[in-house]
Amino acid sequence: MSSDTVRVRFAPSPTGFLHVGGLRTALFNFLFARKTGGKFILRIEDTDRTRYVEGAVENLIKTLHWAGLEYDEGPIAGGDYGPYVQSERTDIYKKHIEILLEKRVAYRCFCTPERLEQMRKEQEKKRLSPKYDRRCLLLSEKEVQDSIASGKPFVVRMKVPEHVPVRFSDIIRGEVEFMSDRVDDQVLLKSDGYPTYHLANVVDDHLMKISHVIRGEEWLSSTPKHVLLYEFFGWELPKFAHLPLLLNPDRSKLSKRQGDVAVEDYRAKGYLKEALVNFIALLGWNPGDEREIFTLEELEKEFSLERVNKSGAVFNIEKLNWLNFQHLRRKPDTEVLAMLKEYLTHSQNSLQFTVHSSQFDDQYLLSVIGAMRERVTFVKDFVEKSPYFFQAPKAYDPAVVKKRWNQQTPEHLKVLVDEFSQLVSPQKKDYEAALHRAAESSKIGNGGLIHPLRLAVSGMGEGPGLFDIVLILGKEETIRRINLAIERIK
RNA sequence: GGCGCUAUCGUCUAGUGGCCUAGGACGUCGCCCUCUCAAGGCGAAAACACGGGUUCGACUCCCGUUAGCGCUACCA
Repeated sequence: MSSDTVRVRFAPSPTGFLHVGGLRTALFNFLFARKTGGKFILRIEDTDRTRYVEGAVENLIKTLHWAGLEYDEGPIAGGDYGPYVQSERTDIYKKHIEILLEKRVAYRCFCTPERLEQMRKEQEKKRLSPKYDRRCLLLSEKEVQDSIASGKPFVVRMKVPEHVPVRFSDIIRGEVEFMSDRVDDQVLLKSDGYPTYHLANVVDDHLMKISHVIRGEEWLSSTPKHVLLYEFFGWELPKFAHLPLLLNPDRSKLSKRQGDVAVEDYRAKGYLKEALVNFIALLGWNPGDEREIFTLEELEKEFSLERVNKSGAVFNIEKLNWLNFQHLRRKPDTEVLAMLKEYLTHSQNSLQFTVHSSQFDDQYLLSVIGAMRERVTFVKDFVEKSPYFFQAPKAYDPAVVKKRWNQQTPEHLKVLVDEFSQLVSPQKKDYEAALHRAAESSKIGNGGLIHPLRLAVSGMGEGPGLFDIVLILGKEETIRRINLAIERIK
C-alpha cells in the first residue's frame, strides 16, 4: 500500500452465528485499528451459496455491535470501497480472472468433479499428496475454445510455478517458507461463476487497500496461494498476522460438542460483553505486566500485535466466570439495577414473587444489589442465590435445619418475635439489639438465635449479613416468616 | 501420509543469555477475618516435553526427537 494508513478487516462467512473464535479475530482487528488510528472494515464472504444461512449477516452485525466492535466500513454502513458483500462483487472477480488468464498464470479446467475425485483417490492410494494433475493445462487453445463454445462447465485454476520457494513474513510467526511444489493449482473461479475464498480474498484486500491481514492460524497454510496471487497481479503484499487458535479443554480446535461456541450462547447465559471481550483478549495476548481486568477502551490503548502469542489457548470457562464477576462488581448500581429489572421481567413466569406483592421498587432492588454484590457472578444470581428476597422460602435446607434447629428453637424465636414486634421503624442496629435482648432473656448465645433466624427468613444457611437481610425484608415480612418457619420446621 | 505451525504450573500467561532458588492470574487446598456464605488478607501445592549442541553461563539461541494442532475441496 502506498499510504501508511492501517486498514484491517474482519471477513466472516455468514453461515450461522458468530463463533467466539471469530469474535476474537474481530476483536484483534478492531483493537489494532483503534490503536493505530486505522480503519476497521467488515466484509461478508458469502461466495459459497450452498452454505448461506438466512439472517446470518444481520446476526453477525448485531453481535459485533453488542460486543462494542463498531466497524468503520462495511455492509449497511457503507464506505468508499464497497460493496462489502462478496456476492455483489462478482463482476470484479470476473474482470480479475480475465487478467490472470491473459497473463497465462491461470487456466480453465474442464475436469468433472467425478474425475477429480477419482484422481484424488488414486493419489491417495499411491500415498501422494492430493494435487490437481494439470491435465487441462495441456489443452490446446482450440480445444479450450471448443469446450467453451459447447457450453462445457469449467473452473479457472491458478498456475502455480514449479519448484520455487514462496516466502512471506508473518508479524506473529516470523519468516515462513513453503515450496511451490506443495501448493495445489487452486480453483479461483468456480463453475457457478463465483470466486473461491482465495481469489476473492486477495482481490478484495487489494482493492479495499487492506494493510494488515489479521486472521486465524488455519489460514497460514493457504497463504502461499495468496502470496502467489499478489505476485501474479503485481500487487504489493499486505502484512500478515496469523492468530493462534482457540482450543477446547482437550486442546482440539474449539468446537461445539464440548460447550458453547456461539457468542449468542454466552450472551444468553448472562455473560457481560465486558467480561467476554476481556477474556478473549487475554487468550493469546497480554499487556506485559500483571493487569488482568480491562475495558474495551483500555484494550484499545494497550493492544499490540507484537505481544500476541504463537500457541493456541484453551477457552477456560472458570476464568471467564471470574472476569464476569469482576466486571459485574465494577458496574454502578444503577446499571446493575437496570439489568436486574430486565431479568426480572423476563423471568416472571417461572417465579412466584410473594414479597411486597409482585412489584419491587427500585429502592428495594437496590438494597438487594447492595447486599448481594460480592456474592454474584451473573445478574441472574441475584434471584438464584437469594430467592428469599423475592419470595418466602418454600423449603428449608435440611442440613442447616439439622445443624441449627433444635427443640427449643421455636420457643426462642417466639421471644424474638415479641421483641421485633415492639420495634418502631427499626434500623439494622435496632434489630440487632432486639435479638440480643431475646437471646439474653432465653439465656442462650446470640448464635442460637441468629442461625435459626437466618434459616427461617431465607430457608438456607448462607448469604449476606443476617441483619441486612432482615432490614431489607422489613419487620412484617420477617415476623411472618419466623411464624411460618415455626409452623413448618419440625 | 505430505506440508506447515506450536511446545513454561491443571488452565491463561510473564520471561527476548546471567535479575529465575522461574513471577502473576484463574482454579484447588489451608489459615485469618466472621452470625453463615461470599468478598478481602496471608500462605501452600503446582511448570521450563525430551536429547544433543553453541556459550564462562541457557527457560531463553541452533539441531534433532516426541507430542499437539492446522491445512491438504468447485468450504471459508
